[in-house]
Amino acid sequence: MPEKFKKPYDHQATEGAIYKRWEESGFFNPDKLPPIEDTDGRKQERKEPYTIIMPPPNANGSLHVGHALFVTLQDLLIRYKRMRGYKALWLPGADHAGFETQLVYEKKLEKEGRSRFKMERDEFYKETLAFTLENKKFMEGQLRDLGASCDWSREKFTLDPDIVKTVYDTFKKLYDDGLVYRGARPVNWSNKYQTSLSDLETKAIERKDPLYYLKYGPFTLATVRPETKFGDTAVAVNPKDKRYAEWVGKEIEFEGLIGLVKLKVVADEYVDPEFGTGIIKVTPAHDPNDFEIAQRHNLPVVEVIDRYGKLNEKCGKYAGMKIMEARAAVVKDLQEKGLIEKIDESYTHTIVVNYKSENDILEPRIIPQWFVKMEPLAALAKEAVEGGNIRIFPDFQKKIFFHWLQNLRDWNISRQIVWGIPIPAWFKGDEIKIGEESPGEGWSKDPDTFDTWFSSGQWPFATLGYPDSTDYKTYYPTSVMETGYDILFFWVMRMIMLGLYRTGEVPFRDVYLHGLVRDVHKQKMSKSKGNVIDPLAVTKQYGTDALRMAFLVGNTPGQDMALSEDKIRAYKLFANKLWNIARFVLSEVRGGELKQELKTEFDALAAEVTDDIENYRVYLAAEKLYHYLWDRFAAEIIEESKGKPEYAETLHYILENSLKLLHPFMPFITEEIWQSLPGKKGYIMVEAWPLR
RNA sequence: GCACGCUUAGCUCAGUUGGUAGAGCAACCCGUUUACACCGGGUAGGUCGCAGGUUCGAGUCCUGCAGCGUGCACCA
Repeated sequence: MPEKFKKPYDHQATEGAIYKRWEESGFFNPDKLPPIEDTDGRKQERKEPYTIIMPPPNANGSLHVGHALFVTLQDLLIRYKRMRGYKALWLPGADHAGFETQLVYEKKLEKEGRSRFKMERDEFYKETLAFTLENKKFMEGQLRDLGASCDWSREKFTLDPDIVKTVYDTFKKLYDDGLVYRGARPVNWSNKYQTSLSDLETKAIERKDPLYYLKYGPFTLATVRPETKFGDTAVAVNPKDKRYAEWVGKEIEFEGLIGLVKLKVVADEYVDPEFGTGIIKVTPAHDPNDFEIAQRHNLPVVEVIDRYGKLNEKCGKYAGMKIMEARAAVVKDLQEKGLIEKIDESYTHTIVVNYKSENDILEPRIIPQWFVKMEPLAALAKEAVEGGNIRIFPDFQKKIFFHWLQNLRDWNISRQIVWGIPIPAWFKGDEIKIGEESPGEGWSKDPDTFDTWFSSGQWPFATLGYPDSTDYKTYYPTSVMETGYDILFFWVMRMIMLGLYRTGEVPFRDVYLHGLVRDVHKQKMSKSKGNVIDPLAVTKQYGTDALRMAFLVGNTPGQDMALSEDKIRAYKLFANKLWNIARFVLSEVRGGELKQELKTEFDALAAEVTDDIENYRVYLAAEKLYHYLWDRFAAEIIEESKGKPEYAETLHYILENSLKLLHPFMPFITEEIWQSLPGKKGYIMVEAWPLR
């Protein structure tokens, strides 16, 4: 028995070295996996491929517990399938994460007293790239610390030239098919970051704002945004509202703050006669609903707030004022003229803010952007899930998936930011051409970049080298997409849509959605609350295997989980228990016959564990192994065997096969023990699963 | 407003197809005659949110309600 078993298990001395040897073995690469042996010891060709494309972490910081959780789940599946004889490919990557990284980097600049608005585009891009690449390298080391058995030789970055080329091809095809169009439609505009955002990148929050009842000639109407009145192009009432029926189609005329106002009265179903006075002002340029009313009634769109959130030259003396400043001034002047009937101070409504920054109130603006037509793509996705070509775990997430499909609006994919993949489009007057190269004299390049999710939405087929590569032909469609439910719409949905559109096949057969990792009281982890668990620090203190078990046991799919240091510590103890089991069994000289009833019992466990993993019930499998090893094997079988040499063969059988079952869960300690067993030279990582 | 999820021991959660409740941590008591004190043995603790229903039998299925959480949503 090796000396090291005389001391408690030392994960720090073990993990780094083991990972290094795994990596050097080449077995992370499915092309280099050894043949498998069947039950009679004959060499067999590996089974079909089993593929997981890793959700590429945003290369703008360190890995957090969420990353560590997905690494654990995906690595478990990959190691399990590898042992079962599949050509297991786990393809790693990193995401440039456009807007989010730019946000992180801008904050860094801010701290240094700098601003991207005072920098050249190129300079800002280069700095962000350097920052991103540095983080990327750092995160790759962290993935190794977590035991990720991914194929580094196939690693991809979202800005790799071949990925960008695929994204361009998709854009061109969508454009040619009429599924991408340039249009002036309402978008969510961030004054702070000077870019538009997609509807998913917004959050609606409740806020209390005064509701002003303004006199508009013969009418009184309610609004929270009196400062937009210079952009009014009509007033609207409900067509069924008898109070105003006689006015419909006529024009009202009154003295406003900056001259005579003439507004048409239109009738539109949108107006709720029960709310306020049943009349609304229609300001198409600064309210998405009003824009739609304008479309229906052919009303002009008059922009009065500029890209910086300031009133423009159409606003007379209010020009140059910021929104809130202008609101105060307008209200004051209206009050002086007696044009405010009343103010409801207790009015609560929702406003739309940047999902990454609640202080950043987004303004609806009508500006030309690139949009993806969602309906035809959504139909593809719906069909794939309804027809069972894509399965979703847990099942209830399917309902959320379908519910979302009911509220579709076209997807704005252009961002006015520097950090991203440039949109390959050229403009000359009203003409548009798609391509990387200038079509010639007089054409100007679109300065915008793609929404990050437009490129990551193509990740499965782009990383595999669609359409001609051997990898694509071998590993696509992939087996399972494992990720958090929080990016079901952002990412999973878009991968399904774009994957089906581009390749005609589903990008993955199964979707496994895990929950969010929260603290012990189910609170969101955040730096300000001070409850953040750093997975890499935990790994150092308790060992990666302990962290992995803490992530797995009792973690139901689609449900948020509570993670505590106590829980992690519990599985460090389990690792040590396993270590001592091995110590005891190794001290027993082999002998005696394999006890059939104990073998039968163990084989039943192996069958259950296998079935649980196959059906994504890894939380049950982990718990069963834990209890079998501790409460049954250690507490009963080993105790019973003491002083009875004829048990030795059985103990060895159970230990060896338990190590195999446990390997995908706790890869490091199982490998370490395995290689200490007498006569074992290879890696448990590529041993055959006990059940075939 | 619509949808989804959760509600089980002090805390955080399991409980896969319905068969008289489990884990980790915490608490209490005992034990160092070795595989392991990074341990072992034991104790205590739950009308499984509420109200109905189906069933021989329900934490598990159905209906309604309540509380909490999340997603979606154009009421000025």
